[in-house]
Amino acid sequence: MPKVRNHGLPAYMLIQGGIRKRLEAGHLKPGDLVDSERELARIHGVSLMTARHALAGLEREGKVVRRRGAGTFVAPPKIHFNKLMSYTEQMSGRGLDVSSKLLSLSVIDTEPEVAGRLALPAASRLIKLERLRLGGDEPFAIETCYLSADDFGSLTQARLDRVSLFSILQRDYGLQIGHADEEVDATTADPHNARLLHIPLGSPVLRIRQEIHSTKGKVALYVLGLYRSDRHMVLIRRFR
Amino acid sequence: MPKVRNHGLPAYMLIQGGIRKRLEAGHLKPGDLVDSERELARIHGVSLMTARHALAGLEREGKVVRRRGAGTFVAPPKIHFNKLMSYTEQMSGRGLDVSSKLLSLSVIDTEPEVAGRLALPAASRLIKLERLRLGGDEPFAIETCYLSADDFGSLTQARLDRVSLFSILQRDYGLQIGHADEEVDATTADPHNARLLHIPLGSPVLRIRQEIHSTKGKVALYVLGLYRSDRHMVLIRRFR
DNA sequence: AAGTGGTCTAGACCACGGC
DNA sequence: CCGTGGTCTAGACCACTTC
Repeated sequence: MPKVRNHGLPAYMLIQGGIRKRLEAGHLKPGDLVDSERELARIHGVSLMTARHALAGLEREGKVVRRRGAGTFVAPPKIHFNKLMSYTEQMSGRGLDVSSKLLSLSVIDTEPEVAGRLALPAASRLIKLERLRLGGDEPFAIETCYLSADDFGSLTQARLDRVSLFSILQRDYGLQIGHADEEVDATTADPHNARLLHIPLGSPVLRIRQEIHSTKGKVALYVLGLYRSDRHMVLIRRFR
Repeated sequence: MPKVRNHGLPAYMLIQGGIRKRLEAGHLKPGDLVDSERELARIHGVSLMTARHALAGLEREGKVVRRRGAGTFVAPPKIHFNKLMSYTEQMSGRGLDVSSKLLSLSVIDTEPEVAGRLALPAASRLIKLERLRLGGDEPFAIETCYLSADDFGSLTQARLDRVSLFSILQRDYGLQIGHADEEVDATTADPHNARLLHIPLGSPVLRIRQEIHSTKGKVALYVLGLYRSDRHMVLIRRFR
């Protein structure tokens, strides 16, 4: 009796789904003992290897830790390193109330360097979106986003001061963001930026250039950000 | 005939080892077809599940890509993002000839903040190692390393100007480096640093604080680095 | 001693890819 | 069509942890 067609899904995935649901619902907390291979096999009427496969998968995902002789336990809360988050997401994660002020929204075709970053022909029409990021009432950062005008033509300025650009691109354009390659360096505030950021001329500023790739590998978005160094820190985890 | 004790290693690991060796020797190149599960099972006199386990492991490591109906193929060359490398390693990877000048090497017990970074009591004795990093003849960066004087007592200054600190710690102290958590921000050169780095006062400088963890999870090393912004860029890949 | 995860067998059927 | 990987069975022994 190999396949009983629960939802067309393999048995091991159904087992994983059940455990994931209990994790998300909070019925299983970090450190808790999860059903053993043998229990799962008995409960789901499945062979040991299949139950084992299910648990091994959850372990790879980091949801669960397995210790020989002891059992399978709920993993300690996941810490997301090197996670790509929008400015809004990052700041609200730190309990900071962020808002944005639209500085400009235009269509340009005179920045071949940026077009190159987006892997587009030099004279492509680009949407350029300049925003001032505020924490509380204090200006924190200037972010300039570039997108292909052909792909994101009707991007309006509606809601852009409160809603994450990421979510607009995701909901309205079906864009699935995959990863970003970032270049970080240091610079100093020129008169224009110093005035916008309310900092003295020559203050240190973090400059971050982001190429944001869709899950399909295309560069969907190029962002140039200038961040007041007294208010920002970039955190990275690097592996050996 | 379950166990034939080749080297006390499980059969699936022996199979993986054989394939890894052919990969490293270059006998298998990216895109090449790897032995199928059934071939491996026959060759090694092992069951299908075991051969399968071996290939699945290699796939998790990214060495191999499996496509149902088609076969198992050597994966395209791995691109290492967010890889922890010493300054020497980074620069020689870019074809730059680096050297170091020892600025100071001392034992201190008056930096409780740094001791805290190393998860040590505030008054712990620490080795403080200050080095100037040069690219060609030009000063590029100042790196100050802190280590527990108890754990790395006999660290001499021998070879420190040519050999990577990483390799010394690894070879002489058996330290296995696991990962580093880094904080990056921007600052400007004060008179002391400006003179050392041959840059004008107030020039932008990248400041990176690294907590370098051993594979056992201990913080083994704390590094404070100041990098001329006109010569350095931090590259990160972030994932959604 | 009892229970757990780690390895392994000798098969089986299925879904899919390429010819 | 044949060969591939994906799923699965119904057991087995081992090494290990916990009690």
